[in-house]
Amino acid sequence: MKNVVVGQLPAESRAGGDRAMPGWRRKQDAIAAAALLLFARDGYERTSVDAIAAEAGVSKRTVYSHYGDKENLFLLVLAETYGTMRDRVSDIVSRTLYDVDDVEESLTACVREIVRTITQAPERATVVRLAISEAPHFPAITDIWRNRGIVSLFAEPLSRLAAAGLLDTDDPVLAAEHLSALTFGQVNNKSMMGTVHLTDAETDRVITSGIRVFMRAYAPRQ
Amino acid sequence: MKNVVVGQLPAESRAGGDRAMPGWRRKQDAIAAAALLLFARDGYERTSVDAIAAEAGVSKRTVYSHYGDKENLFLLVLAETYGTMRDRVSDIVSRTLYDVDDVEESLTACVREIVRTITQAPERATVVRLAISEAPHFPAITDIWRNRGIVSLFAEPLSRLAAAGLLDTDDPVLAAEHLSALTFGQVNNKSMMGTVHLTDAETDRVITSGIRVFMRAYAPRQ
DNA sequence: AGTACACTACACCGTACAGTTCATAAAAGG
DNA sequence: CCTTTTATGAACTGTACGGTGTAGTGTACT
Repeated sequence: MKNVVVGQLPAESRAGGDRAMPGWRRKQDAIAAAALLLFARDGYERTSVDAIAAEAGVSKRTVYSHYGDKENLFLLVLAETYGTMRDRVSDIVSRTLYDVDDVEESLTACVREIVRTITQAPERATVVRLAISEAPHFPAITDIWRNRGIVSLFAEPLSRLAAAGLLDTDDPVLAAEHLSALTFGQVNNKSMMGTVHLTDAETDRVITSGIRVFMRAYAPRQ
Repeated sequence: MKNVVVGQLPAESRAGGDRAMPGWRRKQDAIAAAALLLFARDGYERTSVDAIAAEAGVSKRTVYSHYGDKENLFLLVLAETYGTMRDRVSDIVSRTLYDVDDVEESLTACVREIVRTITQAPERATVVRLAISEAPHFPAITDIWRNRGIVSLFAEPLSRLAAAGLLDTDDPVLAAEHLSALTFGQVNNKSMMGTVHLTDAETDRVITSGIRVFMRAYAPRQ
């Protein structure tokens, strides 16, 4: 057990021929995609490197020369996927909460879009479950989680709303946690982290009721 | 993969000599305890039956003659542990929310005691994470979860509080979910399902702030 | 004493899997 | 066109594990 994530692929090993989309890069991506798919579906232990290689249409040796070993591949894929998820959420948040008229409406739209985006990429969604499952065995996962939490993305917009007098809070981080608990937390809880399917109606009901509670607690008292 | 949980141990196979604590029962319990410990610590795949047998001070053959196979043992241990957790929570809820004077105070005490009880038995706590991790591979887990959810234990007391005019809700189940999300959900989220340790102070802060939000949303409007 | 039964110790089977070896194909560079 | 470097695939190695079979031991009941 090393828990060291290699910076990138094995140095600048390609000799030449990288125009548009170099071959080695395509293979690398195929391996990462296959790994994500299988890890998300079967978990770490149940996924064999042979299976990943087969799914990627690549020989096992290629997997090893690109990623070193299974653990490293796993951590890289996890970090990469988590990063893109976080980026997407960040986009949505800054887009839907940039200038706000009706707070409740905007928050609902924001959360809805995030949930929709995540559930539309099932492998991505299950990465969260995967991270939780394997965190005790890969301390590196805990670090990713703690330093780059998704919840914190809400703190800044909420703080702006509070400054504008549209919300009543002096602790935007805490408010962000509560908002998240009442929406994403509920969705995750009901779906067992994406294990059981939720209908759109159920999801909507959870979100709207959660935000209603949030607003009742955080709307400015007049 | 069978996903069939055998009712109990292999029939009434003991011939006699069961006063106080029959020998076969002790072994059975020792195996279950060892299995709980190791499954909780290492997960399903990483735990070998040999290791369980060694930890229980029992031969591997005994494990198999008592529990059939690894999967069955796992599901039995999981169900049993979840059941006792649920029972304890049920006790606490009915004790602390039986006759209530100050709602916020009583809820805080209730949630605090539940969290303390759970975190004091670490193997028990991690069973929740374990269940989530393995649910996709063992559909039986999902059934346990859905039919005997812990959150629902709060619905009845909250409904009584509403009837007494101490809470403002016409959907006690939903209120229970929100209460749970704002307290247990937050604790689980912050601790990554028990992976990282939370200090008592942090836990208390999460609980009290969560309940404050709950009360702001559900206190009767005067 | 004899019977019944749970338990142990241990060898065994088949399989699965992480990681490596080695020979080959492809390409870079001259 | 030939050399050198690098990527690739098939076959291999060592090991770990789930599960079974068996022969024998301890113990309690009859």
